[in-house]
Amino acid sequence: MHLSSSKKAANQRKKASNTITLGSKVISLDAYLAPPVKRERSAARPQDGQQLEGPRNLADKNISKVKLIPEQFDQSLPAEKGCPKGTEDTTLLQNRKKLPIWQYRSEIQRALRGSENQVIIIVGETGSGKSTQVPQFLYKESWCNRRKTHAHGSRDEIFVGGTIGITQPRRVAATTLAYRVSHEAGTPLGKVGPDGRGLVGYSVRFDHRVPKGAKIKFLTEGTLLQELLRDPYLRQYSAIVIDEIHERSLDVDLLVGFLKQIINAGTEMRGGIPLRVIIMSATANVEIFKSFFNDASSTVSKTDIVQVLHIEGRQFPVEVIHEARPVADIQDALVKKILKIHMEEPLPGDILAFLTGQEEIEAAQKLIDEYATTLASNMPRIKVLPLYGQLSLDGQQEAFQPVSARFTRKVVLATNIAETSVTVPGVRYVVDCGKAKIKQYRPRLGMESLLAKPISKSSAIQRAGRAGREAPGKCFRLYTEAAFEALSESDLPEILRNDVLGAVLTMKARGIRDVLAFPLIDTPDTEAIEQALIQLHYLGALDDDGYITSAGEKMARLPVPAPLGAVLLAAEKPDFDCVIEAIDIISCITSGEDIFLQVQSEEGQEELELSRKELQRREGDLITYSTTIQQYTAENSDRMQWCKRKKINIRNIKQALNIRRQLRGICLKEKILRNAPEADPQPFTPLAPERAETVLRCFLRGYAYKTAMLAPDGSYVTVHGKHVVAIHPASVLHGQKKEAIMFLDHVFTNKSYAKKVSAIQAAWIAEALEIR
DNA sequence: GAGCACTGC
Repeated sequence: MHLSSSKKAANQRKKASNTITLGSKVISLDAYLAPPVKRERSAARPQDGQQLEGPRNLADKNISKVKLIPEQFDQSLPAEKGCPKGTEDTTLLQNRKKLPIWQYRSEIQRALRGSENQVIIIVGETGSGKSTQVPQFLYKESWCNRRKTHAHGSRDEIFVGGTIGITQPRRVAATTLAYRVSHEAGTPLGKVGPDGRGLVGYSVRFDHRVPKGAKIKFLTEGTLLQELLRDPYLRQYSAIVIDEIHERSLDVDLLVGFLKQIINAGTEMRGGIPLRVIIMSATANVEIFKSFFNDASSTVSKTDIVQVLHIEGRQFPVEVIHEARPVADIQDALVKKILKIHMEEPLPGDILAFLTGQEEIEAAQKLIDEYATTLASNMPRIKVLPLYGQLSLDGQQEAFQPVSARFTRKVVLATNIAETSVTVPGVRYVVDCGKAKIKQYRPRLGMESLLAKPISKSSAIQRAGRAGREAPGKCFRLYTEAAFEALSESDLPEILRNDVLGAVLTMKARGIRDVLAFPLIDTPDTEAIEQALIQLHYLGALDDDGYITSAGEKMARLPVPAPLGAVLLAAEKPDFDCVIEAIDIISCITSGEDIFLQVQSEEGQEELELSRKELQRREGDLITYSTTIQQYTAENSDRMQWCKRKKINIRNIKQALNIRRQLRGICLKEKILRNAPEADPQPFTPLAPERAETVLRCFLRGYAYKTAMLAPDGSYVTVHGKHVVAIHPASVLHGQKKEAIMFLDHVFTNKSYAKKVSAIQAAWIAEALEIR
């Protein structure tokens, strides 16, 4: 255990390419990835045909979203396999004790008992077991009891504490961890203990299982942010554990800001009971978090309120090999490197290559496949599998399965999805092109760009680590050691890459008057915040003095982006009266990438156009969404078949129905919707053209600034900024000339594209802009 | 004529 003071951990910088700072030590990446303690790997190794292994995988949320749905997860708990009844608990405990974090149990408990150290930072590498164990170490501590007390200046009794909240960036992590921890702690989810109370719960969108008396509650970051609206001092919690903070999601950045404010405010509003904060990171670069929270101490006490604990992980060593000189053609170098590894490295050992996008993956796959046919018969075969987000579930699944053919090496060509979101088993060789596509918002242009950029050092290390999960491995970087050195330490956090419109509304709705003074680890440009304030004012969320309006409060309670919230609020007005239609469309828009699957081949394209024809509307994408969800819900024979025929993403349209149900519920509660809509299935009746017009005019109340007019030369020029914008090929209006268009997304890739496009009239824009 | 990855009481 290493308890470092701020000074010691600070100022340590990486010295050589493969070194990393761990507390006061600077060690090489090889050592960093090497097993630090004697491990009993053999005991925890998966047996033949068993994919999941022991505690390491279970503690790790970087897991296949396909493989780890909770039920499967539970069934595959190794401790329960071939294990006589009654010894389950002991085996679970034995496995827990093997985790690196176990030996630091009492130290963690001690660190949190004192009242001075209110913030603990735990650096635990992948496989340290921090996510599953830390809450279990703490929930029996006396400070974790629920207490009856009085809020400051009030005689009313309040209850404070009793629960440890653990946030996760992803739903699947929150739910699977809850299942795992509830098992380990002896009160499986859905069962109650001897005292008739539950122990572990989780709360994510559309899915809440928090038993009465739950001491441990896993939630997504967004869910906790929503809870802050009702419970600004987080009184139900004794402690908040922020897990995976190194991912720096926008929500987590806002969360730590609110946590810092709660700490700064003292304990009066919590009846004298402090809120303990545990920050957990998988990367050692935690100085920013430390100084962020230590700043808070200046107003509370003079002592350091932050302790840092380092816990080693469980990784096999990975040898990192750089290029001697820069490569001219990355794509070519990548293919050659994969083939070289295949020729020179022994089996077993699959190859995972990181590329920037689908296009590059497909091109590389073609080249490798071509080459594979020329392999000598005594050479192992190659099976190339693509892996990217938009790939069908079946396609993704294939990349996770071991190849069935004998004497064959699997080569997975993946986007960044394989860096954190999923784990490909069997990988011992990683090829890293050094780039990734990154989305960045440009406040001045009001548009996003999606371009391939160099990755960060921490990303490169993460990619390399993918080779050392099951055995010692190798990582081939297609760039020089000097180029690695020149990379930035970590990726730009989301709050500096995204539109902060939603973040500003979140702050305003939770009582922050001066958003520029809100404590943030990284503060966006003043200009970006000002743009957001102006836009929120236009949307009616803020009044002329910058205070939140009741409409703004409603918008913050709606789980949709602010402009779409404004659309919903406009939809209830008598001149539009189209809340049901707006909800249908918004559900489709917010249900994921797109409900429409894209098809590669040209012949598939023609077939697709025919089958989708009855869904498409000349008014554009929004009314097409409306038609699609209505036809889908009207379909009561075989929805699955219907989706297959129309090439509709089943997962996303199901998600759209979930969102639709949720939005209808919230709109009823908020009185945006007066009467509950008729239950499905309803017969399909096409939206009349005049109704479609009303719906589009209503959407303009949120998107008047995202419009363009047709110029004499046939191009579209945006009303704001006068930029040329092209209708994206995925839009039903692609290639068409309309007087004016409204678009919900504006992304620069190869050029400036308008997405989710509708045909409108120029006069409507003026109408929408005159409103305020 | 084109799609990094997540996510929301």
